[in-house]
Amino acid sequence: MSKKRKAGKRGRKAFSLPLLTVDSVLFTYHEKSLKVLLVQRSSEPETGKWGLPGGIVDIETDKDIESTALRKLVEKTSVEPPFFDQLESIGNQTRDPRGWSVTVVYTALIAHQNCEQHVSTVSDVQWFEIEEALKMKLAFDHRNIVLSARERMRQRALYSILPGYALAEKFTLSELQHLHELLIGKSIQKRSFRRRIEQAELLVDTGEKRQEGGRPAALYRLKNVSMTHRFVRNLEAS
Amino acid sequence: MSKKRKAGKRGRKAFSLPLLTVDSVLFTYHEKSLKVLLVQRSSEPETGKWGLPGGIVDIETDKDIESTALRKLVEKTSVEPPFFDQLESIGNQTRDPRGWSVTVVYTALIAHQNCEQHVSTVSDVQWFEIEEALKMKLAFDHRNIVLSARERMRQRALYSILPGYALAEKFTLSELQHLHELLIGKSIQKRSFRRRIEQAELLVDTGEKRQEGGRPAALYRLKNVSMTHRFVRNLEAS
DNA sequence: CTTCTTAGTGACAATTAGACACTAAGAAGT
DNA sequence: ACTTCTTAGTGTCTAATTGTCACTAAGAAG
Repeated sequence: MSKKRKAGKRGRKAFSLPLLTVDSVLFTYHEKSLKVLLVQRSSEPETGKWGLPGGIVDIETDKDIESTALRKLVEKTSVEPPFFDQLESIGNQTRDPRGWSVTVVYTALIAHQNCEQHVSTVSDVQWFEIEEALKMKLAFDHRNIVLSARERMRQRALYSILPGYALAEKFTLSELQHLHELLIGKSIQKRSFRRRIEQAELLVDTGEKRQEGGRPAALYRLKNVSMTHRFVRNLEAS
Repeated sequence: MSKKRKAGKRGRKAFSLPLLTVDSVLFTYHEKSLKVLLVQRSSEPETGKWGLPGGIVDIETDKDIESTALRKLVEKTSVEPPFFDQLESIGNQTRDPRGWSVTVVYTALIAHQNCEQHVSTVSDVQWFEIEEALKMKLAFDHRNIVLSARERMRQRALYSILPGYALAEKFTLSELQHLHELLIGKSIQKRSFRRRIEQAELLVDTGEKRQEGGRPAALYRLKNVSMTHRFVRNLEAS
């Protein structure tokens, strides 16, 4: 093992390089369920299958891999998600039938209403309820990626209020709690949840109310409007 | 934006691809301090500077990117670390003077004694106290990578006992606590620390003792001997 | 003005974490 | 032998956090 090539040590053309792609797992919350954005592939390989929004990194135009991932997402939804951060990278010989490939995966969150206008007008981009998505035969290893992304979001539902980025700008605490319950997979004590929210001091009471059957609920919004992955770590503990 | 190339849509040769590398931040604990393994570069670019152990992914021989990273580590230390998992990926136009490049970064932990034999015999591989390493002018963006890796380890010191993989097979609770204190940056209450350890049930009392000035301390070892990144998540909560 | 529904709070119990003094077990000096 | 020094490990009280659940609040609908 560990033989070095004799030639081309500094000329990169001498190496054969793997295909480099990005993929994003974009979540939203709509109609009491957690949804993930999938795109139907129009080109080889895996044509026709649904997969994650993403594509090949274009080193001519993209400054960095985040830009690539964001660009691909904007192409599909027409808007930039307010929350976006790196999940993991997967690179091996078997995940793409074309051979060696590497994908850098991001998770993103967006309010359903903020991209529904665009998503509903095209047929190859669609929100899927997460359980449905996991039952489908997705392209490449995208099913596993969705599983990882959900697990990451589950952790965040336990220790942060970042899932709030999947809600509309103004939301009620009950909505946020229900979303957290979906992610964690079990119900949360209302009192504990609200205490945690309060201590985090990351929500602002807008003063407005919204009614939905019973007593009107206060509408809150997140203090930090937009969140790129560089800032995520600081808020994780909250 | 988002123009598609007209040709070569399915032939990958039509794309110019970024350089793909891996880097590892290998930590150990030795002589009451946290150390990181650095390698002095022998080739262009950045010749002579110290940087992280890593290198270009070889798609001819490596099955996946983890193998590449492990292979590079083994080349430098002659042993596989018992703890190894992915940290993040960085890809942009500016990090390597040769142009667009992407690196997938791993963090790893190993007992100092398990690789000292090999490391001490070569001059281009060396352990550096982490504060020293951060004062140096490292190659590429490796200083930032070391900072990220330390921050990740800091989180782990707070919520898990994974840092134990940086210790010898058998270690005392005082050693483990001191390591955690180094990572967190402040002292920990002995009683709280030990309670946490006990509840995690991830340590085994070997029955042996070791003396170091005062009362002999019980020697423990980790229940899970080796830990690749696939299994890390399950233990994080402990 | 009663009932239904969802929002939000009060208050006590149970659990966990912090603080710190205390006991334990050895080495080394007198 | 006994005192002192050093580090290991525990007992125990207090403080803080979290869980539980019943209660009050504010509207709609009948």
